[in-house]
Amino acid sequence: MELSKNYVPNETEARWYQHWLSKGYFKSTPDEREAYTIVMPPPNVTGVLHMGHCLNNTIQDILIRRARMQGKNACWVPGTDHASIATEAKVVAMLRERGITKSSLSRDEFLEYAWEWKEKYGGIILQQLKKMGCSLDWDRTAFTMDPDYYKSVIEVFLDLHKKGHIYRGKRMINWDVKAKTALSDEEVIYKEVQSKLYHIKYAIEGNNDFITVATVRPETIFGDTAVCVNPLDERYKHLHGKFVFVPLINRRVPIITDDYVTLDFGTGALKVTPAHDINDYQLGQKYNLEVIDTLNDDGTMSEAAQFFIGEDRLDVRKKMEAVLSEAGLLEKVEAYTNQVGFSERTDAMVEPRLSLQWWVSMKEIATPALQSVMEEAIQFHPAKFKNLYRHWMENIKDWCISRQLWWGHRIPAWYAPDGSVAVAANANDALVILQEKNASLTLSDIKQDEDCLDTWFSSWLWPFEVFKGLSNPGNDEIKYYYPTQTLVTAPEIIFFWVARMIMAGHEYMDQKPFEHVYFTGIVRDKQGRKMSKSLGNSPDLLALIDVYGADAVRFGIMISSPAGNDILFDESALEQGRNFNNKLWNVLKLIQGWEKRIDTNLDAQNEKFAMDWFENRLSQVQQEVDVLLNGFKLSEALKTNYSLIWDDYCSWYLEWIKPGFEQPISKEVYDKTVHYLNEMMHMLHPFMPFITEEIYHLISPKQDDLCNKIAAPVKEANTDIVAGGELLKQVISALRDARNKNQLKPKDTITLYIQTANTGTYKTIESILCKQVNATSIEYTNSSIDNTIVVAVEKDKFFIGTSIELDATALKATLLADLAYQKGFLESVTKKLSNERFVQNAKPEVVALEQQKQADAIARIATIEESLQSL
RNA sequence: GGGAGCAUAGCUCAGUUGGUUUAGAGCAUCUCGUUUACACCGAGAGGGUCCGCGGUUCGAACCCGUGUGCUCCCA
Repeated sequence: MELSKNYVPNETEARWYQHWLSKGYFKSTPDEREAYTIVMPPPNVTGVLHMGHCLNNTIQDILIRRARMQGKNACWVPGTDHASIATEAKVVAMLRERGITKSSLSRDEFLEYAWEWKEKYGGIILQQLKKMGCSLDWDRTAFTMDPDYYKSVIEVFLDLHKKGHIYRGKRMINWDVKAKTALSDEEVIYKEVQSKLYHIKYAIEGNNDFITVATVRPETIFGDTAVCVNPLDERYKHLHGKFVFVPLINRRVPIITDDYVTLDFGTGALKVTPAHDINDYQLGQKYNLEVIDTLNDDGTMSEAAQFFIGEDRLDVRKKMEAVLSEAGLLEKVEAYTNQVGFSERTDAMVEPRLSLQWWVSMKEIATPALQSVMEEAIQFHPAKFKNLYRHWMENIKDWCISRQLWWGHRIPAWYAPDGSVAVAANANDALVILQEKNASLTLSDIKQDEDCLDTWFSSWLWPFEVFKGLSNPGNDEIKYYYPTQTLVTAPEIIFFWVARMIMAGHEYMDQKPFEHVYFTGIVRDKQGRKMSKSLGNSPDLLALIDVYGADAVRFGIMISSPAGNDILFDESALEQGRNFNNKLWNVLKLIQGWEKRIDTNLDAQNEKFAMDWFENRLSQVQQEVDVLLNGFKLSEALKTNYSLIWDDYCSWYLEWIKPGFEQPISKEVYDKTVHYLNEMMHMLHPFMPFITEEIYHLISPKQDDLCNKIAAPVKEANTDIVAGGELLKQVISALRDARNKNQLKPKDTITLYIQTANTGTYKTIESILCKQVNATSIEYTNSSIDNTIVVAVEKDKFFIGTSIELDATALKATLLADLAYQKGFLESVTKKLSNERFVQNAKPEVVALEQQKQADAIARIATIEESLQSL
């Protein structure tokens, strides 16, 4: 078959993925083999594949494919997260386009639209993963709102409530005025903002004086219920115990003292608005101040504000400047830079707000989760994230789990008209509880909580509930697959998700959820900016796959992404991947071209050295790669593979065994060469599954597939043989360099004379050496040869005889530079060795090594000097 | 303000318990080359005060202290 000039990935990739699927290679059922399980971090149903997913899933696929090739029962579970806030926002937007407002719909009507949306768009991202070659067990595709999963989430709520870990409390929360929901602290992003600091005068009761208060949020003064100063502040001592009037509304409020107030910020006097600031709220609690909520849930001013009712608080902020100024109550306005919270989802400026929310108290359930990581029952890669984890877990705060949304798991709590609440699995059970207090209640009297649970309150069950570990306790699958082996995720969700999964695992399975956590970096653009839709710096992944092929994209993203380090995405890495594909393709073409020239009678004497060397080098690299992969050093393992194939195999081995133009090749050499290629495709397969499978099949007829082929045990490498090959490389490079420097053209032939104590070594590699440095003959000599180019490698000397006229200056310069280096080196070694304390204190083998270095350097210097003289 | 981390070649990073040459790789750069697998290529080369300053040690890129700069997380 005639192969195309360059590798064309698209058709090949689609074909192989279908083939693997049809063979059922990705399916897993419990059996007697060791399980290797990964649960995919479920992407949002709203998601489309981006670089972060690409990195994350490539890593998982590498791990799972490797496990499969090690003969383990590999199970990689796909799925999606209902992502309550993000999805609800999308559905609301979709409805708006159709001219429907959410408020015009009933809860059930809205959810119907939401499910419709989910069915239509929810699976897109999973389809895209197929393009990347991800070997997921598609039959297991899970969703955080599947019926059983839903049930389990509710059950966990009931259970935690029963154990006293869930409570309902009025707390200051972050309020998203656009989404009209509470946000957890983690969903708030603090940004530096240019604000104004308004100095506002409050009239003091009983005289005509004022006290000036500084604030960046003048619209909140309608909620003021005190002014606070530091008790030590001399400026205000005369005002202790007095009252002031809040501007415009003239509410009479006390001046209180607390050392929370800093003396040197603003005017030293703080307006206290318990309803709209977390610190003020705490002051309010301490001094029993009235709480006046002046905001509606959409961020407009409420009736309690008395002024500007129904207007947005940010518009009011602007208007306040004029109104206060007109009233003569604005002393001055300063420019001021401060940190302000914004909603991660809607980018709305977050308002601190008092609200009744459901909470999980974390201290108790966090304890075993902290322990399992600290004692390395769960290993973090890289381990540096342990510290971060510990710090967070030791200072853990309660978790606000209610969200004012409809799309999600509805909170299983029912309220009686008098406000009393019952937590129960359903309305009937709730009624029974509520009737204890009021026997006359009926089902129509009680109402279920309108709110949903935080998305993470369902995804923390993911590692076991995808196997129905909670909805069907003790089933065969959960026993077989749990705990899972490796979780691959981004460090930014270590608290949102990783920590909570560990807690849930211990709480409900009595076991850690996974053994290893591999933290990927964040994918950034070339300038180091995080990829985001608003910056428009996130490339279209599917387009990249179209251009470069999935293998090249996988290569590109993996080659420079050590665990836990951010990766700066640069398309040139994909080019490197594509070039690598093409290199592999051309190896195939080269070897295939030899097939019809196989000669079964030809011996392999000249190629024996090359074959021995490569065989051992291959074993050595196989071992190295194993070690690297076991340590989760995926990027380095890929580099090692790359260099084995490109440098050792292509640049050296193939050149050494390559038959001359239209010359035959011995069967033994051909077979070995094919065998090595098969082995290397096997090793590379987890990283670049498509092209390796393709080449594996094209290089020789096969019954099996690489995808589920179990790797043979790695042989021990003979390091002496490997070192022999390295010496040969070194000699060839040195001779080529000398040729280059003396302007010998590649076509110019040379005669080579070797002065060495080990003639035997060189005899075995004569034919390779001739081929590689274009020498017509090799002779051995005991002394220098005149009119030649002299090259020294280790203790051996090489003389290049040529008919071309030589210019010795370049060569001389090289030798002099080498001489200077060696002399400097010798000096440093000698200095070390002449230090008595070194000889006394250092380990004997270290001293011996230094002595060896010294001897080598002296010998080498002698060789160079001799060479210089003969010039 | 509290915490975690990072700083090594132009760029991205390796560098294991301190001693395998006076620090390595890939990409980029430069020189030479179109020899029948591959120019998406080959052969070769140059390039570093291991952030600064102290200390420990016979010996420090590595350990300790300190300064500077950057990143992330939390308030």
